[in-house]
Amino acid sequence: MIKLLIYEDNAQLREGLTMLIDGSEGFSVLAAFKNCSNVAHEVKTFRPDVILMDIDMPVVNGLEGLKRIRETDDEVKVLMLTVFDDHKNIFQALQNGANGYILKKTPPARLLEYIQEASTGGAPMTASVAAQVLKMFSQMNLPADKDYNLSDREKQVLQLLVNGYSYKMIAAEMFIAMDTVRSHIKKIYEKLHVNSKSEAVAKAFRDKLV
Amino acid sequence: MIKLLIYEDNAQLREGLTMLIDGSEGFSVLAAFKNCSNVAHEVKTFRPDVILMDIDMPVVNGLEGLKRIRETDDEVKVLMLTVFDDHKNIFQALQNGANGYILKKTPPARLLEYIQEASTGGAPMTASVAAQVLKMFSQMNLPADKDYNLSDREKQVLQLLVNGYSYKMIAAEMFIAMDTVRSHIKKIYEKLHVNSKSEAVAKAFRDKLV
DNA sequence: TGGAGCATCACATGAATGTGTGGTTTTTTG
DNA sequence: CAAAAAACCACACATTCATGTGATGCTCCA
Repeated sequence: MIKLLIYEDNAQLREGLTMLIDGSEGFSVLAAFKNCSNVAHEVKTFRPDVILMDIDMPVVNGLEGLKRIRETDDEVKVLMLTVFDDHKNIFQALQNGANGYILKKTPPARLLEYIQEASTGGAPMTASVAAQVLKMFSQMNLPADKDYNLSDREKQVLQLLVNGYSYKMIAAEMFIAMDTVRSHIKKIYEKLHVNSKSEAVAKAFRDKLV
Repeated sequence: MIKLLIYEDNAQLREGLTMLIDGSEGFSVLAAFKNCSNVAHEVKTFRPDVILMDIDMPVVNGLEGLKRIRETDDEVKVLMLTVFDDHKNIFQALQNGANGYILKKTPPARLLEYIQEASTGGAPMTASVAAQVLKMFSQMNLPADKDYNLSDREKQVLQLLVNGYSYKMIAAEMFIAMDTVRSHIKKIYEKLHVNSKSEAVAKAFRDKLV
């Protein structure tokens, strides 16, 4: 028996969901609320397995509600159930530990499957949402593994530079003369097409050389 | 009619998959290969809708194959089909633009659904994989929004510093004297607990201040 | 075997940078 | 309003840094 809490501001939909789910074999809706203003306490009281969470609610919205839940509870499965499927909301929700993200247009039978899936540790997502998630992944922090042909020694020097070492400290660290450090750095500047420490450091970060 | 290519080194499984899929209504397997050594050319020749891609293959594995495909083709849907469901492989695959990631233990009927889903722009994932993806999201490298109480002006200076500007250039850019730039930078160093340009730049990147 | 690349070191110079100390004016805020 | 914070400016000094020139020894490889 999967125990649920529902957060949804629209009274009609809230009733509808409760009816549907509570009337289905193996599901039990413990309670349904119209916003998250008291979510932390409610979760603690009812100890549900899964929470259906709308995003667009007055007073305290679903994303904030999710945060409040996750402050004390990493176990309960939170399923975002919303009309929005824009980047920003999806990202925020997943970032904050949502276990799934499905759209309200989901047909009832499918919804029950999704709840089931969430309760068993899955991550149900509407296809369009899943596609966006993958897209975010492929676009995100692109390694952009550029190759500047830095020699091993040059890489070491750059690494230390990035760590805030002075030439003198680098020399000490690498057991070489400061002048040698200088010539390495000169080489590095040439290869990265920069001409100052800070530019080199910035480039190292941007191109994920470090 | 969904046209497929299959890459799978195990001959038995390759045959099995081909049989299953090609024998199903609405699916057509154009060809099946035992590694990716010629994947770019094959994709260009057969122009499939969906590619089933094993990861663990000799010579050229599936991840490398995926990369090669994506170098020239962003349209074809690539479905990773593998026994591995570890972080590293999943991450790499999604990073490189896979459209789905499903395990070989997936029952045949489900597999056909997944292929269907991929072809229509979805992102089919085995539940365990989806769960890991979400976990990566919530654990991933966040703004980590530290607050160093930088004033607006200080933030501007830091930003320009990160872009490789010299004090002189910053002064010109901000219509202030170089000495003022200096005092701002001094303040910044204090607030970030650093004492050089490169450290400040590094910290700005690390803490996502820029 | 001889050039190409890498790593090492040296000396020199001017510009950039960090640090210290002093100040005025404007904006924010209790 | 008065105090605090922010923004602004100036002068001085030592250090760091970028840049140039030149040199030695090593390894790789064609």
